[in-house]
Amino acid sequence: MKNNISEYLKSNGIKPSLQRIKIYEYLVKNKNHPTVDKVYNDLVKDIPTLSKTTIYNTFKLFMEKKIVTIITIEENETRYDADTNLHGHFKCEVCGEVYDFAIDDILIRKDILKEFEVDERHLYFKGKCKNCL
Amino acid sequence: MKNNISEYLKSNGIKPSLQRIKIYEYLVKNKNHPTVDKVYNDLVKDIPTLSKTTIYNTFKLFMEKKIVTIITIEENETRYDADTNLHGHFKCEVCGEVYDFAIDDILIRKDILKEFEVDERHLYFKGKCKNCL
DNA sequence: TTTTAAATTTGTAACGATTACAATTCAATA
DNA sequence: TATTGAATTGTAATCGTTACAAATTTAAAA
Ligand SMILES: [Mn+2]
Ligand SMILES: [Mn+2]
Ligand SMILES: [Zn+2]
Ligand SMILES: [Zn+2]
Repeated sequence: MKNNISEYLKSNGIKPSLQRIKIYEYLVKNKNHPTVDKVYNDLVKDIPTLSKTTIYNTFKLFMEKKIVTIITIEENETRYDADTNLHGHFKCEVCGEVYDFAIDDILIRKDILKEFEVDERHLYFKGKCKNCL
Repeated sequence: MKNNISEYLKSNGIKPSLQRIKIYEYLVKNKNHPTVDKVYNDLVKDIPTLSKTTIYNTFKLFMEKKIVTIITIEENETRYDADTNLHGHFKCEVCGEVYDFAIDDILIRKDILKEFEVDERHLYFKGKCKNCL
């Protein structure tokens, strides 16, 4: 697993330091779209010298290399996702969980695509999850 | 126009003070999804005593009454929109403009709707606009 | 191996948007 | 006019993020 991640980072032009491996590994294993704070508080148990700045730096690098995507649903809470395929996010306004959901298609008028060159597509819903209903 | 707005606010349970009328009017006239800062800097010319806190308070109230929606594309820039109908936003990463676009439909698997009670739907794209290509 | 340079990590301070809060002003009513 | 509550305002506090320089690690050169 760790070797896989190391190779994966290398193949994306990222030098696989211990911190980078652990951070990416964390994101792959924890599919609940954690914040920087969550990642830090969990990983600092493993790496006591870890700095929050390193996590910010690392996510910035991962974003540039396009191996993670950023999720901005609430203005004060930035989350990260190792799944870079197009999919939707559902945030429960009761428990705060952010779930994935599959998108079959987004139907927009074709003339719009002539006006814009689309690089990223983001979609999120808000409401109540099954547990909280 | 101003009378229309006053009536509209009243019909949504909002007492139409001068500040509230001007802020809502600004949002209706300026469909470029302004930030609090933009609204403040433009309106303070009309209302020299205006406070930025008032704009925050007012947008919070408008959100509660559901006559404006919040747009969170970038984590550090919150924008507001008087158009509460479902539509997409396109942010140009070159010029920073945020454009509207029409959505015909979002195709998702029906079983997802059994898991979640959806209150809000948000969709935004990023890329380059025609002017910047 | 030692030396040197570059890359990475770290800690602290600064920043900026938003919020909390108390004081002031305004508007409605008696 | 006096009273009361709502709305507005200014200031301070908060908190996530960024800037920056020092320390550490890694890799290459001598
Ligand atoms: Mn996801
Ligand atoms: Mn819009
Ligand atoms: Zn829930
Ligand atoms: Zn543009």
